[in-house]
Amino acid sequence: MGDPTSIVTALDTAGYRLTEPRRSVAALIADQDGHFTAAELVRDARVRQIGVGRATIFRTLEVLEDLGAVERLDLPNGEHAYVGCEPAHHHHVVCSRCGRTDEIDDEGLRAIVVDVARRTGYRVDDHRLELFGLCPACLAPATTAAATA
Amino acid sequence: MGDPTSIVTALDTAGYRLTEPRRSVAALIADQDGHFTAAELVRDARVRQIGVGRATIFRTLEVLEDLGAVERLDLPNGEHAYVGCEPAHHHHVVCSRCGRTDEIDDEGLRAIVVDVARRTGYRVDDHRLELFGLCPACLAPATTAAATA
DNA sequence: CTTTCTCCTGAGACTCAGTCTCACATATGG
DNA sequence: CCATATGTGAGACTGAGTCTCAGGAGAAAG
Repeated sequence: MGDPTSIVTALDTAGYRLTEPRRSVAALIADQDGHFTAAELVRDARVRQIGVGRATIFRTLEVLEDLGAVERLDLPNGEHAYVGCEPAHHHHVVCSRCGRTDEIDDEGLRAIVVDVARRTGYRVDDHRLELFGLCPACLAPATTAAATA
Repeated sequence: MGDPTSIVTALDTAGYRLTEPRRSVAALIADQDGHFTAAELVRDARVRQIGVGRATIFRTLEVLEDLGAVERLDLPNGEHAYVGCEPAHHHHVVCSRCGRTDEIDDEGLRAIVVDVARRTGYRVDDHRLELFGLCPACLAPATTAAATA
């Protein structure tokens, strides 16, 4: 059970109204492990009998993405997922098995961006970096199994 | 008007049948400037009176993506676009205005991936890097306008 | 506490991408 | 030329995400 406070605070300081449905969505997000999709929040809300409309969930996610309280990932299979995150850091490693995500800083990447801009002549305004693989927890049994096999 | 040969050849050497609809899709792709969506190919096909079904366009794109003859991008707005590209290179700079894309090599990125793997304990299997901005051509008038203003 | 005004919400229709099915067509090897 | 696996088209279907609009509820002021 995570803590929805930071999300609620983010909404508050940005001047958004702290409504009941928004608090509910914040709570739903705080309870997610790893990444989650809008559809998963909708399902969770229904299961837990939390009365919050589908449209509201989409709208709230949109607002939270603008605020940087949540980031949208494009999974390799084309799904759009979200991760709760600190504003500022903007890249993630994603576990393909359990969905866990960790933030990574972009030191080093900045240099690449500058270098690409110089070589191609583009002005680079934005970038996206996503790494996919297996997290340490999912990796452990895999290695064991491989060793056994 | 681009050259669909490389796409057709890719299909052939991979053992796929060279059917009329597939040649048509290859031609449609070769004629695209910058990135394009499945929907755009469908529209172009209709405009140019090329009889190729919607399902076939999606299926062919899927095959071509597997072959690496085309790569799928996730644009910032959530759209799925494609770019024709050489197999092997796997990252792009995308112009937000005209859709032009250029390939970039990932030297430097490899080091980042290794570094992240070491620090987080993940085994990183796959990664995606996309840069967005303005290409030199779109940049020129913008700078001029800015200077004038 | 009440008012008031604006912002937010929910239901459900709607749009659009992408997938699936299945009868029919056709490229290819022999 | 034939046989057959592979590919195709039409259109139904699914599911994500958006939009509309009447009604509801925060927040600030009185």
